[in-house]
Amino acid sequence: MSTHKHPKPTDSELEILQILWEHGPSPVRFVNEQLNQRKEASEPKTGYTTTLKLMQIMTGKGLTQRNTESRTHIYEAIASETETQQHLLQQFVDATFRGSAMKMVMQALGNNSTSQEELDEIKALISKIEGKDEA
Amino acid sequence: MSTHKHPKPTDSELEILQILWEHGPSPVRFVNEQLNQRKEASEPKTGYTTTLKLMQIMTGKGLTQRNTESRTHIYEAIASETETQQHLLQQFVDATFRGSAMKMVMQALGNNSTSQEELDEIKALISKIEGKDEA
DNA sequence: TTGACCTTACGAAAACTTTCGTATATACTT
DNA sequence: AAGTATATACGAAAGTTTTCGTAAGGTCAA
Repeated sequence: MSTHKHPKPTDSELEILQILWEHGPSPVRFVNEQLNQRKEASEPKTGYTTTLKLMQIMTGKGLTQRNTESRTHIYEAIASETETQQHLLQQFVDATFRGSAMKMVMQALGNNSTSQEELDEIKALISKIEGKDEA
Repeated sequence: MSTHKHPKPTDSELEILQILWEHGPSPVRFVNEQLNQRKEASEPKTGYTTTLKLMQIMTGKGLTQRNTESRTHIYEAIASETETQQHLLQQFVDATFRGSAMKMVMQALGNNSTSQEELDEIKALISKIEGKDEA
C-alpha cells in the first residue's frame, strides 16, 4: 500500500472522475451509463461490472470514497477537479513540453481558434497577475 | 500493422522521443545513456537491451525510423516535436479539462509563477492573433 | 414463496507495457 | 587466432490496466 498523496489516475479512472465531478456523488449504474453514452456507436460499451471493479479499485487507491449505507453504494471523488487538473497539468508539461508551461500555453493559444472573448479573459487574467506585485 | 496516423506514445516512448528531438538521429547506446543520466540516483537504471527493445517497438509502431546501413543503427523520430505536442495536448485537454483549452491555459497562467517576460510574450502573441482579422 | 431483477465482491483472463536474459554476429586488439 | 567488447534480435517474464464471468445475496411484486 503506497502512501502517495496524489495517486495518478489512469485514463479510464480519469473518465470516471470526470463524471463524478460533473454530476456529484453517483452510484455505479449511473456512471456506467454516462460512460457508455459518450462513446461512439462504433466502440464497444463498457460492461457494468467493469465499471464497478474500476470504481472499487479507485476507492482502494484513495481516488474515490463511497457511502455504503444503502445497498446501492454512492461514490464520490476525493480530490477536487481543479486540484487534480493542477497535478496532471504539471506532469503533462514535464513529460511533453520538457517542463515549459509557457511553450504549452503558446501552442494552445497559437494553434486553435481562440475567440475574442477568450482572449479578453486571458488579458484580464494577465493584468491581474501583473497587478499583484505592485502597490 | 495498424494504419493509425498518430499512434499515441506511452510514457517511456515519449521519454525516448524527447531525446531524439533534442539531439537528432541517435544510436541506441546514446539514447540509453541520456535516459539514465536524467534519472535520480535512487531509481534503477534502464538496461541497454530494454531501451533497444523499446526503440524497435517504436519503429514497428511508426513512431521512429532507423538507418541500418552501418552496424550501429541510427534512430530518429518520425513526427516533429511540435506536431506531437499538438496532438498530445489535444488529447490531454479532452481528458483532463473536458475539452476546454481555455480552462487549461487559465490554470497554467494563474497558478504558477509566470515571469513578466513570459507574460509579455503571451500579450504579444494575443495581439498578433487579434490583428489577424483586421485590415 | 417463487422468480425476475438488481446489487456487490472477487478471481482471473486479456491486453498492454516494461524489463531483461540469451543467442548470434561483427569488429577490434593483442 | 583467440579473446574481449559491442551490436541486433527476440522470446518471455514481470508489471500494470482493463475486462468480464460468476457467485452470493437483497428487494420487490405477483
